Amino acid sequence: MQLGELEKQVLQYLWQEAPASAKDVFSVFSKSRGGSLNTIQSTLDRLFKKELLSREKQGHAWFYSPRIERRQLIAKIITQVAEDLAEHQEGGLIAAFASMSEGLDSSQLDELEALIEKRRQALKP
Amino acid sequence: MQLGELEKQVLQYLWQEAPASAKDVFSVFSKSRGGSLNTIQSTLDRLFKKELLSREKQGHAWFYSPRIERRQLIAKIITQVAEDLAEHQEGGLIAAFASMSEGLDSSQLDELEALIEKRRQALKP
DNA sequence: GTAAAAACCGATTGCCTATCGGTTTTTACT
DNA sequence: AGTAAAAACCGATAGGCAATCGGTTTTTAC
Repeated sequence: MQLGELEKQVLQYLWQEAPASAKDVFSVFSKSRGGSLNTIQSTLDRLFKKELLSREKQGHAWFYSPRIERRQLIAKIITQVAEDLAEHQEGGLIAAFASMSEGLDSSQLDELEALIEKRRQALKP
Repeated sequence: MQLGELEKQVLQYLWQEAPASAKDVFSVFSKSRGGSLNTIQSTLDRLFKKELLSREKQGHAWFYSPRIERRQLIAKIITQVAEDLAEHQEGGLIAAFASMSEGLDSSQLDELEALIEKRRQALKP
Protein backbone atom coordinates (compact mmCIF):
# COMPACT_ATOMS: atom_id res chain seq x y z
CA MET A 1 0.00 0.00 0.00
CA GLN A 2 1.90 2.94 -1.32
CA LEU A 3 0.75 6.36 -0.12
CA GLY A 4 1.72 9.79 -1.36
CA GLU A 5 2.32 12.72 0.91
CA LEU A 6 -1.00 14.41 0.30
CA GLU A 7 -2.83 11.14 0.63
CA LYS A 8 -1.34 10.63 4.06
CA GLN A 9 -2.28 14.11 5.14
CA VAL A 10 -5.82 13.70 3.97
CA LEU A 11 -6.11 10.39 5.77
CA GLN A 12 -4.76 11.97 8.92
CA TYR A 13 -7.37 14.64 8.67
CA LEU A 14 -10.19 12.19 8.16
CA TRP A 15 -9.18 10.09 11.12
CA GLN A 16 -9.61 13.19 13.14
CA GLU A 17 -12.68 14.61 11.45
CA ALA A 18 -15.04 12.46 9.47
CA PRO A 19 -17.16 12.35 7.48
CA ALA A 20 -15.98 15.28 5.42
CA SER A 21 -16.62 16.49 1.89
CA ALA A 22 -13.97 17.52 -0.61
CA LYS A 23 -14.90 21.08 0.10
CA ASP A 24 -14.48 20.57 3.83
CA VAL A 25 -11.04 19.09 3.40
CA PHE A 26 -10.09 21.74 0.92
CA SER A 27 -11.14 24.58 3.17
CA VAL A 28 -8.72 23.31 5.80
CA PHE A 29 -5.84 22.42 3.51
CA SER A 30 -5.98 25.47 1.26
CA LYS A 31 -4.83 27.67 4.10
CA SER A 32 -1.71 25.75 4.96
CA ARG A 33 -0.67 24.52 1.54
CA GLY A 34 -2.69 26.17 -1.22
CA GLY A 35 -3.66 24.01 -4.14
CA SER A 36 -7.02 23.62 -5.77
CA LEU A 37 -10.21 21.88 -4.81
CA ASN A 38 -9.74 19.51 -7.72
CA THR A 39 -6.50 18.24 -6.30
CA ILE A 40 -8.20 17.36 -3.05
CA GLN A 41 -11.02 15.79 -4.94
CA SER A 42 -8.81 13.50 -6.95
CA THR A 43 -6.83 12.59 -3.88
CA LEU A 44 -10.01 11.57 -2.10
CA ASP A 45 -10.96 9.62 -5.17
CA ARG A 46 -7.64 7.80 -5.26
CA LEU A 47 -8.00 6.87 -1.60
CA PHE A 48 -11.52 5.72 -2.29
CA LYS A 49 -10.36 3.52 -5.12
CA LYS A 50 -7.69 2.09 -2.85
CA GLU A 51 -10.54 1.19 -0.53
CA LEU A 52 -9.13 3.24 2.28
CA LEU A 53 -12.15 5.53 2.32
CA SER A 54 -15.85 4.97 2.06
CA ARG A 55 -18.22 7.67 0.87
CA GLU A 56 -21.84 8.51 1.13
CA LYS A 57 -23.99 11.19 -0.39
CA GLN A 58 -25.28 13.56 2.21
CA GLY A 59 -27.60 15.92 0.44
CA HIS A 60 -25.58 17.18 -2.48
CA ALA A 61 -22.00 16.18 -1.92
CA TRP A 62 -20.03 13.04 -1.18
CA PHE A 63 -18.83 12.71 2.35
CA TYR A 64 -15.78 10.56 2.95
CA SER A 65 -14.81 8.50 5.96
CA PRO A 66 -11.87 6.18 6.66
CA ARG A 67 -12.74 2.55 6.08
CA ILE A 68 -9.96 1.40 8.31
CA GLU A 69 -8.70 2.53 11.64
CA ARG A 70 -5.37 4.27 11.84
CA ARG A 71 -3.85 1.42 13.76
CA GLN A 72 -5.13 -1.19 11.42
CA LEU A 73 -3.61 0.60 8.48
CA ILE A 74 -0.29 0.96 10.24
CA ALA A 75 -0.37 -2.72 11.12
CA LYS A 76 -1.23 -3.68 7.58
CA ILE A 77 1.58 -1.72 6.02
CA ILE A 78 4.08 -2.86 8.60
CA THR A 79 3.14 -6.48 8.18
CA GLN A 80 3.57 -6.14 4.47
CA VAL A 81 6.99 -4.55 4.80
CA ALA A 82 8.06 -7.27 7.17
CA GLU A 83 6.79 -10.02 4.92
CA ASP A 84 8.60 -8.47 2.00
CA LEU A 85 11.92 -8.29 3.74
CA ALA A 86 11.93 -10.98 6.38
CA GLU A 87 13.51 -14.33 5.86
CA HIS A 88 11.03 -16.41 4.11
CA GLN A 89 10.31 -18.88 6.84
CA GLU A 90 9.64 -16.13 9.33
CA GLY A 91 6.13 -14.85 9.91
CA GLY A 92 5.61 -11.20 9.05
CA LEU A 93 4.32 -9.97 12.34
CA ILE A 94 6.81 -11.70 14.54
CA ALA A 95 9.60 -10.72 12.20
CA ALA A 96 8.54 -7.14 12.54
CA PHE A 97 8.46 -7.32 16.30
CA ALA A 98 11.79 -9.03 16.44
CA SER A 99 13.30 -6.36 14.24
CA MET A 100 11.97 -3.54 16.24
CA SER A 101 12.58 -4.91 19.67
CA GLU A 102 16.28 -4.44 19.14
CA GLY A 103 15.83 -0.72 19.37
CA LEU A 104 13.93 -0.62 22.63
CA ASP A 105 15.20 0.45 26.00
CA SER A 106 14.11 -0.87 29.34
CA SER A 107 11.19 1.47 29.88
CA GLN A 108 9.89 0.86 26.41
CA LEU A 109 10.02 -2.84 27.15
CA ASP A 110 7.83 -2.12 30.12
CA GLU A 111 5.33 -0.34 27.93
CA LEU A 112 5.39 -3.20 25.53
CA GLU A 113 4.69 -5.71 28.26
CA ALA A 114 1.75 -3.64 29.34
CA LEU A 115 0.45 -3.81 25.79
CA ILE A 116 0.79 -7.56 25.79
CA GLU A 117 -1.10 -7.82 29.02
CA LYS A 118 -3.85 -5.65 27.62
CA ARG A 119 -4.03 -7.78 24.56
CA ARG A 120 -4.27 -10.92 26.65
CA GLN A 121 -7.23 -9.45 28.48
CA ALA A 122 -8.87 -8.64 25.19
CA LEU A 123 -8.44 -12.23 24.08
CA LYS A 124 -9.64 -13.72 27.37
CA PRO A 125 -13.40 -14.21 27.08
CA MET B 1 13.24 4.53 2.30
CA GLN B 2 11.38 3.48 -0.81
CA LEU B 3 12.50 0.20 -2.39
CA GLY B 4 11.60 -1.25 -5.76
CA GLU B 5 10.94 -4.90 -6.35
CA LEU B 6 14.30 -5.72 -7.86
CA GLU B 7 16.07 -3.75 -5.18
CA LYS B 8 14.42 -5.85 -2.51
CA GLN B 9 15.36 -9.06 -4.26
CA VAL B 10 18.95 -8.00 -4.63
CA LEU B 11 19.10 -7.03 -0.98
CA GLN B 12 17.65 -10.38 -0.02
CA TYR B 13 20.30 -12.09 -2.02
CA LEU B 14 23.11 -10.10 -0.48
CA TRP B 15 21.93 -10.77 3.03
CA GLN B 16 22.34 -14.37 2.20
CA GLU B 17 25.47 -14.19 0.13
CA ALA B 18 27.90 -11.33 0.43
CA PRO B 19 30.10 -9.87 -0.76
CA ALA B 20 29.05 -10.34 -4.35
CA SER B 21 29.84 -8.63 -7.62
CA ALA B 22 27.34 -7.47 -10.20
CA LYS B 23 28.27 -10.44 -12.25
CA ASP B 24 27.69 -12.80 -9.35
CA VAL B 25 24.26 -11.40 -8.72
CA PHE B 26 23.45 -11.41 -12.37
CA SER B 27 24.43 -14.99 -12.84
CA VAL B 28 21.88 -15.97 -10.21
CA PHE B 29 19.10 -13.64 -11.26
CA SER B 30 19.37 -14.10 -14.98
CA LYS B 31 18.11 -17.64 -14.70
CA SER B 32 14.93 -16.86 -12.83
CA ARG B 33 14.02 -13.52 -14.33
CA GLY B 34 16.18 -12.71 -17.32
CA GLY B 35 17.26 -9.11 -17.77
CA SER B 36 20.70 -7.74 -18.47
CA LEU B 37 23.81 -7.33 -16.40
CA ASN B 38 23.45 -3.59 -16.69
CA THR B 39 20.11 -3.67 -14.94
CA ILE B 40 21.66 -5.46 -12.00
CA GLN B 41 24.55 -3.07 -12.04
CA SER B 42 22.39 0.00 -11.86
CA THR B 43 20.28 -1.56 -9.17
CA LEU B 44 23.37 -2.21 -7.09
CA ASP B 45 24.41 1.33 -7.75
CA ARG B 46 21.08 2.71 -6.62
CA LEU B 47 21.27 0.69 -3.41
CA PHE B 48 24.81 1.91 -2.91
CA LYS B 49 23.72 5.52 -3.31
CA LYS B 50 20.94 4.92 -0.84
CA GLU B 51 23.67 3.77 1.54
CA LEU B 52 22.18 0.34 1.92
CA LEU B 53 25.24 -1.31 0.43
CA SER B 54 28.93 -0.81 0.81
CA ARG B 55 31.35 -1.85 -1.87
CA GLU B 56 34.97 -2.70 -2.14
CA LYS B 57 37.25 -3.50 -5.03
CA GLN B 58 38.45 -7.04 -4.94
CA GLY B 59 40.86 -7.42 -7.75
CA HIS B 60 39.02 -6.12 -10.76
CA ALA B 61 35.39 -5.75 -9.81
CA TRP B 62 33.34 -4.10 -7.07
CA PHE B 63 31.97 -6.42 -4.47
CA TYR B 64 28.88 -5.31 -2.65
CA SER B 65 27.74 -6.07 0.88
CA PRO B 66 24.78 -4.89 2.91
CA ARG B 67 25.61 -1.99 5.19
CA ILE B 68 22.74 -2.75 7.43
CA GLU B 69 21.33 -5.93 8.87
CA ARG B 70 18.03 -7.19 7.58
CA ARG B 71 16.36 -6.59 10.89
CA GLN B 72 17.71 -3.11 11.23
CA LEU B 73 16.35 -2.18 7.86
CA ILE B 74 12.97 -3.64 8.64
CA ALA B 75 12.95 -1.76 11.92
CA LYS B 76 13.95 1.46 10.21
CA ILE B 77 11.25 1.30 7.59
CA ILE B 78 8.63 0.28 10.08
CA THR B 79 9.52 3.07 12.44
CA GLN B 80 9.24 5.51 9.61
CA VAL B 81 5.84 4.24 8.53
CA ALA B 82 4.62 4.42 12.08
CA GLU B 83 5.92 7.93 12.56
CA ASP B 84 4.29 9.02 9.36
CA LEU B 85 0.90 7.71 10.27
CA ALA B 86 0.73 7.65 14.04
CA GLU B 87 -0.90 10.36 16.02
CA HIS B 88 1.61 13.02 16.44
CA GLN B 89 2.15 12.74 20.15
CA GLU B 90 2.76 9.02 19.91
CA GLY B 91 6.27 7.61 19.61
CA GLY B 92 6.90 5.77 16.39
CA LEU B 93 8.09 2.50 17.81
CA ILE B 94 5.49 2.09 20.45
CA ALA B 95 2.81 3.19 18.03
CA ALA B 96 3.93 0.47 15.68
CA PHE B 97 3.85 -2.16 18.39
CA ALA B 98 0.49 -1.03 19.58
CA SER B 99 -0.89 -1.23 16.07
CA MET B 100 0.43 -4.66 15.44
CA SER B 101 -0.33 -6.19 18.78
CA GLU B 102 -4.01 -6.10 17.90
CA GLY B 103 -3.43 -8.83 15.37
CA LEU B 104 -1.67 -11.30 17.62
CA ASP B 105 -3.04 -14.49 19.10
CA SER B 106 -2.11 -16.04 22.37
CA SER B 107 0.82 -18.09 21.15
CA GLN B 108 2.25 -15.16 19.30
CA LEU B 109 2.02 -13.16 22.49
CA ASP B 110 4.12 -15.87 24.09
CA GLU B 111 6.72 -15.54 21.41
CA LEU B 112 6.71 -11.83 21.84
CA GLU B 113 7.25 -12.11 25.56
CA ALA B 114 10.17 -14.38 24.94
CA LEU B 115 11.61 -11.70 22.68
CA ILE B 116 11.22 -9.12 25.39
CA GLU B 117 12.96 -11.33 27.86
CA LYS B 118 15.81 -11.86 25.45
CA ARG B 119 16.10 -8.16 24.89
CA ARG B 120 16.19 -7.56 28.62
CA GLN B 121 19.10 -9.95 28.92
CA ALA B 122 20.89 -8.16 26.14
CA LEU B 123 20.45 -4.86 27.92
CA LYS B 124 21.55 -6.24 31.25
CA PRO B 125 25.31 -5.33 31.08
C1' DG C 1 50.06 -2.52 -26.13
C1' DT C 2 46.11 -4.73 -27.01
C1' DA C 3 41.96 -7.41 -26.02
C1' DA C 4 38.63 -8.52 -22.71
C1' DA C 5 36.12 -7.28 -18.69
C1' DA C 6 33.84 -4.19 -15.96
C1' DA C 7 32.32 0.34 -14.77
C1' DC C 8 30.06 4.33 -16.03
C1' DC C 9 26.83 7.38 -18.56
C1' DG C 10 22.71 8.66 -20.58
C1' DA C 11 18.35 7.83 -22.67
C1' DT C 12 13.92 5.53 -22.50
C1' DT C 13 9.88 3.39 -20.61
C1' DG C 14 6.42 2.69 -17.28
C1' DC C 15 4.05 3.54 -13.10
C1' DC C 16 2.20 6.45 -9.77
C1' DT C 17 1.09 10.95 -7.31
C1' DA C 18 -0.09 15.66 -7.67
C1' DT C 19 -2.10 19.16 -10.15
C1' DC C 20 -5.70 21.62 -12.50
C1' DG C 21 -8.68 23.21 -16.63
C1' DG C 22 -12.77 22.23 -18.70
C1' DT C 23 -17.22 19.64 -19.25
C1' DT C 24 -21.11 17.25 -17.56
C1' DT C 25 -24.28 16.28 -14.10
C1' DT C 26 -26.88 17.39 -10.17
C1' DT C 27 -29.21 20.42 -7.18
C1' DA C 28 -31.86 24.37 -5.72
C1' DC C 29 -34.57 28.30 -6.45
C1' DT C 30 -37.92 31.12 -8.71
C1' DA D 1 -39.87 23.80 -15.99
C1' DG D 2 -35.72 26.77 -16.74
C1' DT D 3 -31.75 28.50 -15.29
C1' DA D 4 -27.82 29.45 -12.29
C1' DA D 5 -24.75 27.65 -8.98
C1' DA D 6 -22.42 23.75 -7.03
C1' DA D 7 -20.20 19.58 -7.29
C1' DA D 8 -18.62 15.60 -9.66
C1' DC D 9 -16.24 13.72 -13.32
C1' DC D 10 -12.85 13.40 -17.18
C1' DG D 11 -8.62 13.98 -19.28
C1' DA D 12 -4.21 15.97 -19.85
C1' DT D 13 0.22 17.23 -17.99
C1' DA D 14 4.24 17.41 -15.03
C1' DG D 15 7.48 15.31 -11.89
C1' DG D 16 9.71 11.61 -9.45
C1' DC D 17 11.52 7.10 -9.23
C1' DA D 18 12.51 2.14 -10.55
C1' DA D 19 13.77 -0.74 -14.25
C1' DT D 20 15.89 -1.40 -18.45
C1' DC D 21 19.64 -1.47 -21.68
C1' DG D 22 22.86 0.34 -25.53
C1' DG D 23 27.01 2.43 -26.06
C1' DT D 24 31.44 4.53 -24.38
C1' DT D 25 35.18 4.88 -21.26
C1' DT D 26 38.17 2.99 -17.97
C1' DT D 27 40.59 -0.68 -15.93
C1' DT D 28 42.92 -4.95 -15.84
C1' DA D 29 45.61 -8.93 -17.36
C1' DC D 30 48.54 -11.14 -20.33
